[in-house]
Amino acid sequence: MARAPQVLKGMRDFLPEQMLLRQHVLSTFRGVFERYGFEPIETPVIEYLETLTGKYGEDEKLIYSFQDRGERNVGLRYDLTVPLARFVANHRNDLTFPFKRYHIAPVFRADRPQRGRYREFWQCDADIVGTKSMMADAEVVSVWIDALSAINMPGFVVHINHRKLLMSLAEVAGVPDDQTPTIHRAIDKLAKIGEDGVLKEMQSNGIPEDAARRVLDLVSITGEPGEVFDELARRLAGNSMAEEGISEMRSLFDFLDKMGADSSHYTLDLTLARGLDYYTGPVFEAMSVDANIGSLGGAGRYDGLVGMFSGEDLPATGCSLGLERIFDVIQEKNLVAAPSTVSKVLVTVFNGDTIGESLALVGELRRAGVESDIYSGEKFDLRRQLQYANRKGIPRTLILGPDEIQTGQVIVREMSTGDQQSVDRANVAEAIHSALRADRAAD
RNA sequence: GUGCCCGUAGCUCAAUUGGCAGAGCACUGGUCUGUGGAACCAGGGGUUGCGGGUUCGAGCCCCGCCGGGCACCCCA
Repeated sequence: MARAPQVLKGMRDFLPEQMLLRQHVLSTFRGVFERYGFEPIETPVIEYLETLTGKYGEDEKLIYSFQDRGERNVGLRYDLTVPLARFVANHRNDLTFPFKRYHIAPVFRADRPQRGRYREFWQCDADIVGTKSMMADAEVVSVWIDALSAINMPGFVVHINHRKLLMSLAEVAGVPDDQTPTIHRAIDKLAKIGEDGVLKEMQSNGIPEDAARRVLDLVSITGEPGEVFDELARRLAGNSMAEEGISEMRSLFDFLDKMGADSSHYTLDLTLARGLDYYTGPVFEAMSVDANIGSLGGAGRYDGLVGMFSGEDLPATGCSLGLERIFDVIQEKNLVAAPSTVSKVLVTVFNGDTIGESLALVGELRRAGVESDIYSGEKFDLRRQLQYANRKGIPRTLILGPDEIQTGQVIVREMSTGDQQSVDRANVAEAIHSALRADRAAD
């Protein structure tokens, strides 16, 4: 017994009941993406290693890599964004720009697993390639809000910052370029470790105290986004990097407002830092205060990434949701109801002599479009078959024994109540259809 | 990748200082030969995650590996 092999660290199996819930969530996301005009693509799970390297900074060490037969150096994709950039570079003559695509697929990271952190997990990405307009970024934030709302995610907020603002902070602090990430890492922890903690962290990494305080003062500005931008513009006047960032952020927030995006679901967060090297403009992170599972998704603008593959720069922006974390929250908090089985009805078998009658009935129902199971076990006691339906959550059973066959009837049993009704054999499909219509109307 | 905690039946957990591996639920069969989700009775199921070591003797102590979790790092 204990000999059964395990699955690899950080990877999981899914039972049918879980898959039905996953598929339900995925089709909800697909619906939201398509409502915004995003269209599906797929790319290979494996890429040439050199396609993946040099894009993620420090995280590069988490790429699964190996040699295939033929000794090519290859890697499992780390996200869906870099494959998209490669995809666009390969197919740019066949695409219509701005190109909007969504991509829902597994990605791999050789990270140390933890709650909400897996080595294989699914991402749900929506991106727009080929425009620098903040309209695209607003679309991305908005589609995110709609997707998370559609699955009843509680208390989620999209935090918004801008890479150019982050860069200008480092300029203001007067630290060398290679110290920039240190500052970003420190301020990103503000909510967690407080001002003193941030100051301490910066100083222990060689940032002078007065520079650290200047940075901290800037990111501590609070108020309505418009007021914060005004204040930042005053304090960072003359810094061209900051001015570009502020101006883009103003139009992003303006567009979100005009789109009617729910402002309780997005917020300006000057401390938000995103680690991936390829971000160049607005950056986003979706978090749920109620979920306690870290971020639900990360996103941002990456204007230089496609150019790394094609030579021809194509600006791009997009978002990514982590399905496993969302799925874990949904299960934990019971946010979404999905059926526990695909079957709408179970046809029972009375005994060896009536198998033919039952098979004929189930075939008829299937041709009529009803998801119908037939009990295929070797023992025919009704008890066993009702138990099977009950455990799987199949809502109705059809019973046809010698008496019913004799009189041309079928018994339709409602499993939730135990109510039974005799229906003329000829009308069974229609009776089931109308019962299903009634079920749907009741929802 | 670093540091720490954990691993006993399908699940949740017991097992004095190292001394014959157990319970509840679940499962199978029966009470019940045309009716599930209840009850009662009986039964099956384990080389204690895997491999080594110490010991007269290891579920318990030591080492390695596999898997789970927490804190870092980082991230979805």
